[in-house]
Amino acid sequence: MNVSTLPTTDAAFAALADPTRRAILARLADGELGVMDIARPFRMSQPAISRHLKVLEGAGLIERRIDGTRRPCRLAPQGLASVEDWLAGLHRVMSARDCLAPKFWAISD
Amino acid sequence: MNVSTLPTTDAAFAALADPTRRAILARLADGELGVMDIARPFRMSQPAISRHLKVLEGAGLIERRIDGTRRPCRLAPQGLASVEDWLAGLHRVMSARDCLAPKFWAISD
DNA sequence: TCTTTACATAATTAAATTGTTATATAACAT
DNA sequence: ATGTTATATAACAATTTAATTATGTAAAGA
Repeated sequence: MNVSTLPTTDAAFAALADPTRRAILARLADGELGVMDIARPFRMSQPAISRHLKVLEGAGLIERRIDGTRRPCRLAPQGLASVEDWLAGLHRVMSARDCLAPKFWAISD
Repeated sequence: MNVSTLPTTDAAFAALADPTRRAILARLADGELGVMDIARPFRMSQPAISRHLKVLEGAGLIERRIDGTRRPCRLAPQGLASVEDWLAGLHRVMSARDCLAPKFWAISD
C-alpha cells in the first residue's frame, strides 16, 4: 500500500491541523491577498499571521510574490495534491477490502 | 463559502497531523486489528499507541469493539468525510474562481 | 528627507503534544 | 488460585507549537 509518509505530505497535514491556517486557505480560495488583508478578520497579531503564512508556504500550500512593500499570497495550485493522494489511497484500499460494505461492519460487536 | 471549522473537522485534521496515526489508519485499511497487532511494527511503547488510538477514536476516525480482553479497532466508515468535504469545498471555490487556470497564475511575478 | 505602510524576525512565554515508565484491571489459561 | 495476556491510565519529562511584544527593514508617499 502506497500510503507512505513523504516529508511533503507530512508538512501539508501538519499545516492543515491548525484552524487558523485552514481559515487562511479558505480566504485565499477567493483570490490573492496581502498579509494585512489576510490578517484583518482574525483577532490575532500580524506577526502571528506571518508565521502561519510561513508554515503554509513551507508546506507548499501557498505561494507568495513581491509587489513593492507587499507580499501577496495565493493558493499553490498543486499544494493539496499529496494530502488528497493520501486520502484517496486510503479509500482505495478500503474499497478494495470492501471495508465500507455493511456486511463487513456487521461482523463485529 | 462553507469552509467553516466544525469541531469534528478540527479533531480529524489534528488527528491526521501525526505520521504515526496516519500509519495506523493505513494499517487498519487492511482490516480490523487489536492494539498489540497495531503496535507491533512501531518502535514505540504500547501506552503510546493506546493514546494514539484514543485520539483517532475521539476524532471519529476509528471505532473499537470489545472482544474478551481485546479491543479490536477498525476504520470508521465515514470518519474521513468531514476532511474530504473541507478539501472538496476548497477545490470547488478554487475552480469557481478559476484559480487553477494558467492565465490566473500568469498575472503575478 | 521624513514618515508611514507592509511586512519579517527575535525573544519570550504558555500550553499542547508525544513519548516514557510504572501500575491497575480484567479476561483467559493452567 | 495464579500467572499471563491485552489493554488502559497516571505521572512525568522533553519537545513543539502558537501567541505576544518589541524591533528591524524596505518601499511609498509627502
